[in-house]
Amino acid sequence: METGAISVDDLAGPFDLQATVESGQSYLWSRLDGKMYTTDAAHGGQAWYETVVPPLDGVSDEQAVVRVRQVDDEIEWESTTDAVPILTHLLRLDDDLRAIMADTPDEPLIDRAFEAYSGLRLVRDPPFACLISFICSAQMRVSRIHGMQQRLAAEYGESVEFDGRTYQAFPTPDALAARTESELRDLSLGYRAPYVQRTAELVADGEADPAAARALGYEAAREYLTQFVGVGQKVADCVLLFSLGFLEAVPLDTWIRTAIEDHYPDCEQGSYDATSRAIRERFGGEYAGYVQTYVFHYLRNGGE
DNA sequence: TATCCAAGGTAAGTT
DNA sequence: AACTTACCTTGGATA
Repeated sequence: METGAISVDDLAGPFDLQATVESGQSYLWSRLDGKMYTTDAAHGGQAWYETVVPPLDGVSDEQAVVRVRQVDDEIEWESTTDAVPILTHLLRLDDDLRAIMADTPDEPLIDRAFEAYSGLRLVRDPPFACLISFICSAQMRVSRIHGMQQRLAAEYGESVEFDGRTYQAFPTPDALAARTESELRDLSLGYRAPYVQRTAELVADGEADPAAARALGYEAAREYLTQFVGVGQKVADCVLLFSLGFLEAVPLDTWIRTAIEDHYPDCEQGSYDATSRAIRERFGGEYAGYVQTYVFHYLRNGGE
């Protein structure tokens, strides 16, 4: 086992591990005390989180198990390998969050959200797992989306040994493509089961690859992702923002639509496309997705 | 204890 | 192209 620590002082701007990992962007981490999403008590606390990471383009050649916690300004980690480049990638520790916040429109709702969850960063989830997670997210509560991903890994993920325990990686496209709708329904995926199976099949057969959207412009990339089954514009935006690094993407979910209704009524333009353009502009353009994530997390936790 | 409701939407069928 | 409707499941609210 390798261990180490990253100091928040060495980052450009603040960092809050719990806010980042439990803000409904990524469903691929689990908290060792099992209290994911159940309490805000560990805010600023010291819970350990862990995940199995597939090889990442330009970052790591092999699968790794990573465990991490934050104690004040120290980000402590334990892993099968050097976790610094992996954590930097997954948790966007390379973002200049100070500059991003400074670039953000000066408005009451946005200011309150940034203040409440200072240190919340976007994530870079592995593309396939992110795609499947957000297909599962339709009409579903955050804690249950997480449970679905846990069950998929437990049932169909490859086993990895680390620190005397057995972990399960997120299933490969092949592994999910080989399942039947009925098997996936047994994991309580509901009507999402065939979407997951058919999307996995598209990826496994090489007909399409979510990571390929990186090469396209924002709106073309969003259109590209909607070819996957169960992926409309909202889920496509989530994959662009939480995996593929399109920081201007603003997923129009129920919370953001409420925010538009209550705080930015002139941005409601009827269609997803037009409303998306309006709110992206209102949220500052280039980093609009950062603003979206703060506002989403803030409203979901009871802010107004 | 029983019933109802809504949850980070999408696909398929109508107008 | 815009508008309706069906869709699995279940924790939490309401009666």
